[in-house]
Amino acid sequence: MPELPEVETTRRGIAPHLCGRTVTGIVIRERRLRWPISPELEHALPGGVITTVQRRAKYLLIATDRGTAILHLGMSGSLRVLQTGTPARKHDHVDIALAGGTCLRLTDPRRFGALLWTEEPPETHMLLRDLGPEPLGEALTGDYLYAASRGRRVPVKSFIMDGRVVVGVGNIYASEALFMAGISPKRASSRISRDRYRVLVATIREVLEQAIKEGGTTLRDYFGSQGEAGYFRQFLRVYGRTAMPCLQCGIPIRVRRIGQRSTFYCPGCQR
DNA sequence: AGTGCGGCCTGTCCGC
DNA sequence: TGCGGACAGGCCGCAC
Repeated sequence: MPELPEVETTRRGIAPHLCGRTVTGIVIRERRLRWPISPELEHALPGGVITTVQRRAKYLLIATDRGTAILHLGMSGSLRVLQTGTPARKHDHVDIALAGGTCLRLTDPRRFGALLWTEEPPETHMLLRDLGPEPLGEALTGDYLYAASRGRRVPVKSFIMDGRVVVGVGNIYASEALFMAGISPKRASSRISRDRYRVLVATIREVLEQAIKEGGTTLRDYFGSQGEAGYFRQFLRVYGRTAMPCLQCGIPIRVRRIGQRSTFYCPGCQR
């Protein structure tokens, strides 16, 4: 479920409830996420004081005075801040109890998410080490994408969804940004001009920023840290609009699979 | 080295 | 109403 805007919305929702708090305990009901939750995390976290809640790509980094929890929501994960003792339901895998009577609860039906522990700087962790620039940071420019795409034959949609190229552009927002830029998702990465990559960077930023402003996209079961829905769905231009008229030209929106993922585009507006 | 695919899981929806 | 199959917002790890 969560793409970058959903993860950022979650981060902003939980950070004020976590920062400065002492972890008083942890309850693990299901250890088998994408990787098993380590006993180290279980032992190290209680007693720690949370200092910051940051995001790198779609990973949430919950830093304490003794190490960092690296959390990924996968396809179906979500976090809620609740009163301690709120009854757990199916798929409520982890509770991190905090001083003051609240807890952070991780729910993840498909268990594609992850909760890892590191005592090294998190950016050196295997999962984070080779990640590309943040889409909303200064390092992502049209010139950078142009340079990175030389010799790449993959479709541009797969290219911008490759975390080593740029992070945080998931399946929904890749379709949206390419539509806004007028670029066909099938086009080979190496066959796009510098100028068009500059436009693409602008539309990637625009769509992600707007989605964050609207609290993310709720398709099925995404809800924020207080249980609220995201409102970006109503702004989607092509995603999920198969056979509906293009908002710009009226031609029916098409769907096809690119790199195993459903891809929505307008055959008239995107070249 | 770059590319494409299988796999991890559960839930939902659609057609029969 | 039940059942099988396809599909779902991510991403690692492997084979070619």
